Amino acid sequence: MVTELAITEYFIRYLQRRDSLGPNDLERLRALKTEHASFAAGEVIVPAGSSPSRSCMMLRGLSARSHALVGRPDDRVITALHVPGDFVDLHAFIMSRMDHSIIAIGPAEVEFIDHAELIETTRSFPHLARLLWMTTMLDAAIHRQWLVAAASLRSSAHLAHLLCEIYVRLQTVGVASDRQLHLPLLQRELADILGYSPIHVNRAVRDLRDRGLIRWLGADITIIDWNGLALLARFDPSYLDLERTPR
Amino acid sequence: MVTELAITEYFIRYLQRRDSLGPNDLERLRALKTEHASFAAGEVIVPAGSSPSRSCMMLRGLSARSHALVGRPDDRVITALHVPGDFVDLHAFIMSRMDHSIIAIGPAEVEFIDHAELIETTRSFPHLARLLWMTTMLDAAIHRQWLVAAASLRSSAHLAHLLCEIYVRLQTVGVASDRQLHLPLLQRELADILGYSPIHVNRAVRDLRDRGLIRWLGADITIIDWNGLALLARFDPSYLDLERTPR
DNA sequence: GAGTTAGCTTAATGAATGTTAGGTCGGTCG
DNA sequence: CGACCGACCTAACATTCATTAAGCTAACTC
Repeated sequence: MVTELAITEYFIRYLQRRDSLGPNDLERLRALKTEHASFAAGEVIVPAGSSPSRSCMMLRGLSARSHALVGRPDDRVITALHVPGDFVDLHAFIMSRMDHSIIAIGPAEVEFIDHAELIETTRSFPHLARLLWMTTMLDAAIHRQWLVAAASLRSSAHLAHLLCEIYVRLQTVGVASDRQLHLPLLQRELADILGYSPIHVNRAVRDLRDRGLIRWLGADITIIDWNGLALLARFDPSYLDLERTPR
Repeated sequence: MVTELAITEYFIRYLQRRDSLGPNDLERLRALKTEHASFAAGEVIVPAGSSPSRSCMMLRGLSARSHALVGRPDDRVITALHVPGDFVDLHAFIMSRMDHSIIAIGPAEVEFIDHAELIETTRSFPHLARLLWMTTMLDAAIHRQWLVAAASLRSSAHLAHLLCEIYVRLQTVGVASDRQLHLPLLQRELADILGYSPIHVNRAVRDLRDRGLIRWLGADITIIDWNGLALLARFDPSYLDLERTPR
């Protein structure tokens, strides 16, 4: 008999890297009713301005928080990236309206969970409620680190920091290992993340390549010199709170 | 008999701009046991690396989240500002350790609340638990907007955006009005917030002054042309979620 | 196989920002 | 009073980044 892989397995890995889950918690998580959905690259998963009655969790691929710029509808800024296991838009569970969109970066698969289901879970499982809260706090900690990187690092180091973070986050849920990661991010999208022009992103990529830190072929990246990359980026993963402590 | 002003009154204003509070909620908030503390400009309120057993709420003045840079201990980045009514470091309530410090900007007064008290409150008052969660979500939304501003605005517009946001936030809790605000922020601190050199911040301040948008004397700012300032900054306050809706 | 497109790459120029240096002004303290 | 100090201000020069323009390659279309 084949082991049934619960839809929430990545999310459980994400949580178990930071706390231990009791049998009741695990059972509840695995019993969550979810609705699967697939999106092509660039498609909108949750539109800005909406007030969704369900929230989504990443299953495969990447998604991003995209902010349209007022007065410049063709331009946008990407303020977050989400990897498998991330509970992406709990924002909609608490706030009155989405002030940004969730979009697919490359082909992506998500699971939607009704807010009614989440409300019932937070009422009956206070520990899970705290852990859901924690995931949004961790998102905020990552936002702050992006602010630190934007303010203190130059383009190459800034890009290096993003690569270090994404690699660690993918590794945490078992989607990357051996210094290899699959990252279907266009340079144009990197520009929207880092706040540079696409041309300048290209310079940064070339710089990391010329320094012998990474190899980058299509969407496949190999980190040749992790220590060098982390040193350049002054990367310190403590903001990702990868400690198993009771919460 | 003098009306007793509960210590949590600013926090209550903050919440009431976004939801309505029932009598039980209000009573509970006003009964919270708090411990008052005053800090001089620049003093550390909550140090990085600590795991505090209480969290603090701003009462008077300003505080900031300060990130020390690895390898450059003299440099720092400020990733958030907090005004009266803000529940500043719920981060410590959920996360294992502070990855940044809370510092006083100008003289500041805060109220500390024990985590035991908060745990009891979140258990018995689910609506208040959601509202506490909301305050941290709002912080995250502000972080994202700072990322958008950093990526899409030039120095003058970037500074203008910060001023617009701070004015609205101060106004929300009744600490600023009539286009006047008291902001004891040094240009050196503005540089740590915006990610520019102090000299460049000075250029941006001069530019806003030369355009006739603001008057800035010491720590007292007058917004002469709100519409012009908001237009330059492309300021849209919807991310502050100033809507009274049930949550 | 030629045309077309999207993404990547490079070069040249100009604008935005950092750095260094030094000046002014209003406090505080001997 | 005079020396000092911190915050603010300004100028001159260096670096980083944006913009414009254009070439390249692989994938797809006709």
